[in-house]
Amino acid sequence: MAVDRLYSLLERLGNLLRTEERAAGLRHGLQPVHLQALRYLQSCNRYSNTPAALTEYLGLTKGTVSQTLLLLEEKGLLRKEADTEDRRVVHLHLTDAGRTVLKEAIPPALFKQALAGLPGGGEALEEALTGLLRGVQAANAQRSFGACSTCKHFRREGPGRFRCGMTQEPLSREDSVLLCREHEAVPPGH
Amino acid sequence: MAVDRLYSLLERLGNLLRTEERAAGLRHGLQPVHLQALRYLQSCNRYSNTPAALTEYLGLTKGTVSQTLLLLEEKGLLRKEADTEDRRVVHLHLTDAGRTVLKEAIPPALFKQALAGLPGGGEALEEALTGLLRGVQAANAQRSFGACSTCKHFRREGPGRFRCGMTQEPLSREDSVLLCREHEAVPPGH
DNA sequence: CGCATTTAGTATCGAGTCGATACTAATTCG
DNA sequence: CGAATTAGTATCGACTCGATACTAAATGCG
Repeated sequence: MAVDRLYSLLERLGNLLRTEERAAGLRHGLQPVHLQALRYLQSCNRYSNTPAALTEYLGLTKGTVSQTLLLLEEKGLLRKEADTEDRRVVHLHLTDAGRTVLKEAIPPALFKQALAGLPGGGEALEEALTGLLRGVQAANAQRSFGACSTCKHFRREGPGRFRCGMTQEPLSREDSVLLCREHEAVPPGH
Repeated sequence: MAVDRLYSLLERLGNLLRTEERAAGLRHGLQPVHLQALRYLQSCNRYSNTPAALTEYLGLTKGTVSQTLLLLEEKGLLRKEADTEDRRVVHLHLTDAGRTVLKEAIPPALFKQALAGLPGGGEALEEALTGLLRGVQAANAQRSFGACSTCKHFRREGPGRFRCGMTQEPLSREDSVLLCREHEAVPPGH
């Protein structure tokens, strides 16, 4: 049955990818999940750099993520900052050391190589996976973490000038490509 | 960059899948890797039901897999059998209890649901993922674990009668769909 | 043949993940 | 104002995983 084959494929690719990542993080003393957390923090926007958002992104429990963050903070790869509005909330920022580690440890060389042999540079694959992820998230009542500019709250106000229709805050061109926790896809037919 | 997005997608899907699997195995006291091992043993052929083959399939070290197998044996989900030819080799067989657990714990309900919403039933996705896996394996000097009937050593001898050109053993129709450790893809253009 | 090498597998150890449970503090809701 | 919710932390135990070291069987090479 096709579903079972697909399941196996994704599972195996996930395993191999994690094994790769384990090796990549080894000389920094980092586990796969640590690199994943750092990468998320690198690519999320200022509404989404919190433990809660990361928890949902990774699909783990908040206790588990709290531990992970503790370790990354001890290693000096990230820094915590209290929110000024809501004093329960903590914002996570990569330190220079964190960014350096990411640059060194992330390039999935083996993976890039495999991708190069794919027809069309993997465009079709990306599209299909995006759809699948969306489906899994919908079935799981999870957030999508899409890029800001693809959100239904995204407003264009001029060349390089944007605004979030939800928070009313202005957004730069750089902001617009970051992942947002509050992201909601534009409904089909727009 | 497209490679980075693809990497993230696969990583996230892998995470969510593992979280699902963790929940599924919970009431049997099984971890994701245990279910993966059982599933492999269910779908591999008689040349490939060994610790070494499983080790390569999962991409772990042989020590780690040895431990996993010990646990599964203690739980009565599989049974070890010495090879009669090569006395170093052990063959792994699912017990009835093992098969029962698989039937109960595997159905990735959430996943099937997500897949149903995919255009074309995921045919395109399966093809693309297969290609990617092949690429990763090639880059890693790993075996492919394809179905027997798609191997270059597979010989048709009549309706429902086949033979492995490597071991010269006859193969049944059931054999021909199982995963083989010695699998080698038919070179393109055949 | 006979000794080195390779291969299959196991044993043991320590670092670390992860979920579960229980907790605090701040916010929101009625 | 008080109850419920939300963000986050602390602690614990079961378990994974790689590293290292080991045994036993098979193979290869002089």
